[in-house]
Amino acid sequence: MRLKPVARKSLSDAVFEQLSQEIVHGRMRPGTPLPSERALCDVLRVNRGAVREALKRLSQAGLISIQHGGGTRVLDFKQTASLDLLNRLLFHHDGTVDLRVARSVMEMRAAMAPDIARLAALRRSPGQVLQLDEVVAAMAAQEHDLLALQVLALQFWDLLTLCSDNIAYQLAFNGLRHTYEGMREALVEVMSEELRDLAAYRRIADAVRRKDGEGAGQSAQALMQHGSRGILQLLAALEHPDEDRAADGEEDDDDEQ
Amino acid sequence: MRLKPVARKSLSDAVFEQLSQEIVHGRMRPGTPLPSERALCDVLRVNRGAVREALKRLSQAGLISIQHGGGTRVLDFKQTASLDLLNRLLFHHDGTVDLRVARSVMEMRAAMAPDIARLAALRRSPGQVLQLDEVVAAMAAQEHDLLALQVLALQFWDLLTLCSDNIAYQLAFNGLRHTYEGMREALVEVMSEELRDLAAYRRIADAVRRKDGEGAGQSAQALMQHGSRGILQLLAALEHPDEDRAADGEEDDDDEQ
DNA sequence: ATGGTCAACTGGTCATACCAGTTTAAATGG
DNA sequence: CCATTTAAACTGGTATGACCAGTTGACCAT
Repeated sequence: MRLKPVARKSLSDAVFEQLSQEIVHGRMRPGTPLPSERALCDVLRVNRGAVREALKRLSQAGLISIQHGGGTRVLDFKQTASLDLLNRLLFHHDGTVDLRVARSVMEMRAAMAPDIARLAALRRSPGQVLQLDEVVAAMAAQEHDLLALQVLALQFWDLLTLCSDNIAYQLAFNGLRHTYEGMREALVEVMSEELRDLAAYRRIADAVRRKDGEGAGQSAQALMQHGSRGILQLLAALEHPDEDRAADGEEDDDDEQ
Repeated sequence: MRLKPVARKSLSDAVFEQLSQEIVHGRMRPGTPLPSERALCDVLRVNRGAVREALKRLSQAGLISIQHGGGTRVLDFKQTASLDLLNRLLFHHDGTVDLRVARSVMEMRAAMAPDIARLAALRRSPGQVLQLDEVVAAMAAQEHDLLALQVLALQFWDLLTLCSDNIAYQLAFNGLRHTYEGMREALVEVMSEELRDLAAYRRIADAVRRKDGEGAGQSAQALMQHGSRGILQLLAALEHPDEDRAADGEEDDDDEQ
């Protein structure tokens, strides 16, 4: 019997949640004016402070634009939002994972990881090498527990990103990690091959030890390919449920904008 | 006579600004408890609503942790914040650009751009190819106006990111663009070589047209190297103001944080 | 056509309650 | 004396009603 901490959300959180869902995969196109704060209070049955807190957060997230005296309008989040939004985009209304978003995350991860490893090798401190070794050793010890491996792998990359001494990577990694953790359990299967490739993690750690940027980058790239391949197969399976179809004609339904 | 829209910030914006600056490069270490909301009202001389709006935003940005009944404490933003924060990290108190942050942005850009170009080549629609051509043509027309080129280059990458059909890249690009625009004028010199390399932009566009992912990626990588080299030179120049010094020993003045 | 005025919006600020959790320390029982 | 219970005294969360401050558009005078 596993119990989880009960989710406790404030009113403004609920309002934020509702409005952001409505905007992100709702019928509110960019430019659409939101109801006035007082009207929202009326509809949502909450006080104006809660509405204002939520609106301020939506504004910060790049989902709406607020103008004193003017009004509040929906923005095109694909042009104004930032990585934080991935969490909300990852799931459909019904709770299923949006595999296009998942693929996006895996692709970005695959592009960043080699450079992170490369920089880490060039800039790591002696102490950080030891920490990396510890994580790799822990992974070797838990070789058969996939969920434990997942946590350790995240720790490994967290550490490596720290070594890279690149604040942009660190912040981007935080965002990706949040998203990844949202679909962690769902991806255990897809990632299993990557997680089990302990030798690859060790190769990266070794390359970092000898300050071999190129080697670290190449090892990281090779490691990433496992997960990427998994996601691609999963996508292909869902898009072409019938295995035999080999149609490769591209659709031209993309002149909508 | 060039006039800009007057900056108009609300109280909660001001509070958010002040607190985030204090946290990001202030003396508030992670774990430090913030004053209570009522105490903040007293110190900042504003009403509680404004304080709460600011605190909610800080919480969303990953800078603080709010607990009902408990208190509000400072988080380690390097582990919890996301790319949005780059804007605030980019400038020191005195308004000068933090070149370490700038270098981070350039590095991340250099890692992402080739993959964006590669994916764009694989997934672009016919219409998008034409749009890319238009931007390149516009760049050719404004060949000698660096600021115009900068705007067009951003447009080029915006378009390319759209072609890549990768929502994570799009969102990350939004964040990076905000940061980049913050230091755009300061970087005109550093980027001039890259901006003038019209042939490279054209190579990318051509590769995208013939769906040559590898070619697009390689061209993008080559293009990025201009800007990266510029930033590295600038960093080296600032760290070793005396040109003749060939000392390559690394300073250890970085344990300040 | 231009600029001014006014009324009816919009969001922004304020003060004052009170509700709801958490923490602290005093009161209580052993 | 110590462990437990209890009750303030915090903390953040919600509610209300008023008023300030910009924006818009209709109307009017010039």
